Amino acid sequence: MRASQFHLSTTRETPSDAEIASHQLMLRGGYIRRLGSGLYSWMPIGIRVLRKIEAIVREEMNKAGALEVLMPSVQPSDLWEESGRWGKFGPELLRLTDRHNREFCLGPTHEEVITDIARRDIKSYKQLPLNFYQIQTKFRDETRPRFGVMRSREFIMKDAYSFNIDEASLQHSFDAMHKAYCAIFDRMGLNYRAVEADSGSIGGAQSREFHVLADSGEDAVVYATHGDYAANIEKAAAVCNTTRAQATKEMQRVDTPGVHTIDDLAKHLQVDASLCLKTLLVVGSEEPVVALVLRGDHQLNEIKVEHLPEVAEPLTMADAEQIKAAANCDAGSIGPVGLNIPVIADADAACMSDFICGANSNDQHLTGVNWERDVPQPIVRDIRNVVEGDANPTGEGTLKIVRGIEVGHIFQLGDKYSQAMNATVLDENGKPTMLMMGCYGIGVTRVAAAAIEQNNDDKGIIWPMSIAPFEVVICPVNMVKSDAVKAAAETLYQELSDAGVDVLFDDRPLRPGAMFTDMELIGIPHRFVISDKLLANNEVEYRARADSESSVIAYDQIMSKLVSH
RNA sequence: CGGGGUAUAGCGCAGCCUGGUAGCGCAUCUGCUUUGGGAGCAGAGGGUCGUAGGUUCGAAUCCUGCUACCCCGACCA
Repeated sequence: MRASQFHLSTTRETPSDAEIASHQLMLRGGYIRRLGSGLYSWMPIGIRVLRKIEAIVREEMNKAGALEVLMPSVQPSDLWEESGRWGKFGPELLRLTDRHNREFCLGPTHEEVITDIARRDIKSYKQLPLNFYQIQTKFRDETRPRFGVMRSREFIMKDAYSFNIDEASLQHSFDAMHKAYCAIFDRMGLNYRAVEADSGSIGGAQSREFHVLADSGEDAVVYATHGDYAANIEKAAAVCNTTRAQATKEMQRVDTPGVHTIDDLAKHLQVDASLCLKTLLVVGSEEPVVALVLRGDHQLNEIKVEHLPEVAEPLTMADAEQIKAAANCDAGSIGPVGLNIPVIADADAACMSDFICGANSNDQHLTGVNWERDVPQPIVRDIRNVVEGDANPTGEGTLKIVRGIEVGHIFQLGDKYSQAMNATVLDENGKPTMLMMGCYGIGVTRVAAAAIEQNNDDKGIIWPMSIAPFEVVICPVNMVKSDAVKAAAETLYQELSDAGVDVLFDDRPLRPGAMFTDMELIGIPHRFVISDKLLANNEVEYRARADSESSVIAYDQIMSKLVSH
């Protein structure tokens, strides 16, 4: 491609509404343009990146035996009524009405449509297993779109759905997708982790998220220093390897006027927050309220709590009235001693001795409290977020926490949708049996942003080769003045094009500085500079975008230079 | 949905407090010079000041409503 025939539209200034690197650089590099909140147009250079990402995804999906389909983005409401999600989904589902007053939605996902296809088309176990995928535009009316295409409302997603006769076959399809996803993200040159994840309200046996590691990531990803344990913090198991120490102090009541938080308490008594006990009251499933108990320096994991049978779903904190009724005090002074409701404690909280907690009396706390002696042994459950340094739940080592951008999610749906929508096939005995399903997504547009988050510097983007809009750029110096430079650049352009290299020839009449700055901003991985001075020795200058130094190489070394990278 | 903020040329901003014919930098266009790290000079074009109403002789500026967008939080199969 000749730059003069292309549309490059770069800006020096950073748009004021862009916060993170990928958003700023995509705008400055002319990759995307904003149309409305969470709505972006992809410009010519941007779509080249998307197409490369899609091509890799297609190849690996096809290789894994998945079959491409394309489903409508507008979906009739009756399918969603069938699955029960028309009522459940909430305002994130953008609903529309057509001229006949029939209701539709813009598809945020396609389980309903694909299940409808499957129940019409798949009759026999002999047709299984099957895996259908599509690359489609989705719409989710996010409460707060942000970070450009990272969390936009309209986005492109690859979604695949496997259909299996039983769980063993489903596990097979799941494993194949896991492998395919690793191949995809490997080929994109991304630093990522596959982690255990909560499967959300959708349920299912297994769930893995693929996270690109980047400081700006919205998720916290946990991994073990030894072994291969890795999980989303929503899911990561908190274990306690210590045992409870002997009680050494007597329980005492102390006045703590105006103390309502663990921070206040720790400061007031001049102790570490880890010696305090935090008690939270939430609405129970059978009891009106239940108490959740954590070490003062730990944080409640709402997702884990919501899964507890004792706790009402969705998770609801007790209101002031309920707290008064259960603990006879206000929030900020609650403690387990004397509470007449179920007490669920985190393992670490249950290991504490001589601890400090609320006295269930305003402006008073108890010190030197001990389980069993002063308060009955609580129910022990995992209800907290792990913290850095926690023990690895699967063995040796400790846990580390990094930020991640979720770019893929695979999980086993089981028969949730086939059950709801009556999708059955005949098994070997001629008996109808529910289809087992798996669901596998990759955020195509988000991958582009994630790749930039992970690969950029103060000059701009540094694309991994496999998803760069162009692989190589030719920068001729002062081509308008030099026929020799022009001829050499044209020849090199021709040779690289003929060799199948995705090359951009910057034939714009720009000064070298402006040209280099542009190309560094848009992030082309390889650059060859041609000038009269170099040509005299039959040389060109080469520089990889990721390198800080350039080198002068012989003209006939160009191809081998590209191959070696 | 709660809290905060912004809206003036394609982008970044000033002007508003204290009302009086809309300005700067970058970008764009023309010409000349320049050409290895965002060139210089000369000239030019481009704005219903988000929108509707009000106050006033006069509103970008003061007042009210509305809308859009951004940030923090809640939310996110």
